[in-house]
Amino acid sequence: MADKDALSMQDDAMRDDALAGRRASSGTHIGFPMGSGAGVTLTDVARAAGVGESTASRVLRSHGSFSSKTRASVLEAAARLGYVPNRIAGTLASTGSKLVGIIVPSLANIVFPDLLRGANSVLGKAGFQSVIGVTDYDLVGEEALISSLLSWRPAGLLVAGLEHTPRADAMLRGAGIRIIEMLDTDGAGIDMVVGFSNRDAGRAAARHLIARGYRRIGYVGHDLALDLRAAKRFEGFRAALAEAGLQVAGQMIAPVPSSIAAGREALDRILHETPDLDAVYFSNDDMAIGGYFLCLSRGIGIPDRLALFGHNGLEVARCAPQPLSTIRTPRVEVGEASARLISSDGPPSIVTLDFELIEGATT
Amino acid sequence: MADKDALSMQDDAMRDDALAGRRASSGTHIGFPMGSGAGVTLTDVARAAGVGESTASRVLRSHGSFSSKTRASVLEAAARLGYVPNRIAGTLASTGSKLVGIIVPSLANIVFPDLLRGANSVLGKAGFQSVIGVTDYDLVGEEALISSLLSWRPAGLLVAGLEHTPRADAMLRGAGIRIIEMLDTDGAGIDMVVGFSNRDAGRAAARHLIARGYRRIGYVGHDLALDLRAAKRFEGFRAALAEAGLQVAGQMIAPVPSSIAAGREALDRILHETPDLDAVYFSNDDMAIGGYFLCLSRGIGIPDRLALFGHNGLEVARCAPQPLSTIRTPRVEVGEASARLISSDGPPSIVTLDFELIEGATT
DNA sequence: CTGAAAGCGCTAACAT
DNA sequence: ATGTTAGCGCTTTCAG
Repeated sequence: MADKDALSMQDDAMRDDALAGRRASSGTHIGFPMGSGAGVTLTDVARAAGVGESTASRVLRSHGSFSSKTRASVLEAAARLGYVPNRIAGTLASTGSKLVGIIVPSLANIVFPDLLRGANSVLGKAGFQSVIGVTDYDLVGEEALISSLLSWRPAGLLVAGLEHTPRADAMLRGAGIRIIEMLDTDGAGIDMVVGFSNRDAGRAAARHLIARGYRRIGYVGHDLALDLRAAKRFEGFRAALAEAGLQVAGQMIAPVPSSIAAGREALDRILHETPDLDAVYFSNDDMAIGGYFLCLSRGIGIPDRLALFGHNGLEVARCAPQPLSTIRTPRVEVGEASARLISSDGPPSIVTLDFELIEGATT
Repeated sequence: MADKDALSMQDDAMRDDALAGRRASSGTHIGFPMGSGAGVTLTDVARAAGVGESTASRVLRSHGSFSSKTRASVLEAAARLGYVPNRIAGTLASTGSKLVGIIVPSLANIVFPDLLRGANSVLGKAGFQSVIGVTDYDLVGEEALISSLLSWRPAGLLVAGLEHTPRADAMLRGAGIRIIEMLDTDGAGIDMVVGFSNRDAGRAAARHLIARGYRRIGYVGHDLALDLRAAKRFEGFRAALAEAGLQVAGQMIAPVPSSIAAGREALDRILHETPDLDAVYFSNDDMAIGGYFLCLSRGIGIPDRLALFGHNGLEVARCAPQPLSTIRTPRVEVGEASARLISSDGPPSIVTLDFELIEGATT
């Protein structure tokens, strides 16, 4: 690979002017074309600056003491040679790495990019790099990812959800680093837990619908075997209905990941099966927006003929002509708070961030 | 850090049963609690299996030759000790790493998670880990990220866009690794380029509107100084209008990132300033959906009174009661194709993936 | 304030 | 088929 790259890079170098001042090379590294700063090592910089390696290292990390004179010459040499530190070597030599692993089930649902966004912004400011892994909602895949990420010796690991395979659980416990489980507080955590109770969110949704006077309430969801948090919401939802002497008047579960199209189709089907529903609780806003679009298309009056309730508080739900009644979840905040915990000491703990019920125009 | 972690992990170990079989420790590594597999090294495994380090290494990577007998004992020892390979050390010792850097401007717009998703799925299958960086549409931030990612000695770098600061450009050229610039083919690339022409997409949108008979065409966009690709679309759009002897009949540019709310508000304002528009081209689907929602709220007839055209082909746009006329961009495919190029040899080249104009119900 | 030297854990020749 | 031996590039004592 290196040689091939060198080849293609040489082409690039030909049409390049910006490199003029950086042609120096250590000469001890084959496989890199002239003009590449990638082969320059700390030793090269130290030599060029006429100082020892350790001094150069101290200067470059502004750690320890050195004269401003040496400082200048080291910095100059580094700049002139186009030195790029090798954090792989640095990490191996020192104790801890500046890598943080983040594992999410999916990137197709904006919820997880939001989570990543929050985490990454805080991590970046603290000098960490995020290494991501996507499980596709597969716990076995998660196990493989955990082991793979752990092999990079990250400073910590952020994982969505509390459920893991036994082996994954053991690896996380034995890793010797901070583990943050996110977005769910309904269950036991391994180390730190940051999120909210999905069960409570489902409960809140049910209570809201009941308070509004709805009694023939249906549920439209997506694959619950995969999305465990959606399953917990549904569970809380049914529990609250039961407390009010009610039960789900009909349900339709699309055996696919959540999507607008799936929500639209599932609502269509449940309305065929159970035409007299007066309200529907959706597994999330994507599904709910699909339902909303169906109602718009069919001229089904909202909320008089049918009420809709979602989950997440996505922008599209809040900006719709009739803002969707839903629950805003603190996704970005969970990411941020989780990232902050990476560098914390202290015992395992649970951080609960509140969700907020949004009374839209669809209930 | 390590000590604090060790401390908190000890708490965990206490409430842990799954680790029972993995309590062995090398004993040579302080800072890790008993029961942690994180301190076990290849040396430990080799010793426990009664073989040399290199033999253990060969077995664990199934590379080279060894008897099935040694294989078994090494694997057994590794499993028993809870060995987790240290890829940091492995990377330093071998030539190339299995990390790939991916730099995107944002995670707030689903376009980039889509890109990441495509790239990550291909990279994962090839044994690579994605290290991500988010620039927040800031070229200087991108420069910092590039240098930071390069310090992890990635096998390659995927970057969104062709525009970089001079220093960033120089670093990319000198990196000696495969550089893939994504989502834009309107300009010169550094190494590999994978994407489509945003200028052509803008052109196609204009031609479509003209062919449909619209003549008073406005533009509603978001911060173009930041979103260079949206700017190129607008440029192509105006060029095509000009070729037809037309020009933009009004424009409204929200000085913020694109969003549904921004699109809604911007359309509202442009309709005040220029009430006689018969069509509007939006900088992307998020903005366009905002416009669509405004029309729905206001009872503005679509497409008779006003036609709407977006860009990206998001699900929400395609599933709306009136599917939005837009251009579907191959975001996931760009990510996939880009990831495949990481391991390719061959000279710098450009891969163009086609976009597709979707004739919805809003034009 | 600075330099020399000893590794970090692993891979990759090179022997055997 | 397996063991021995150098490093990879950097950080970190430990002397001076």
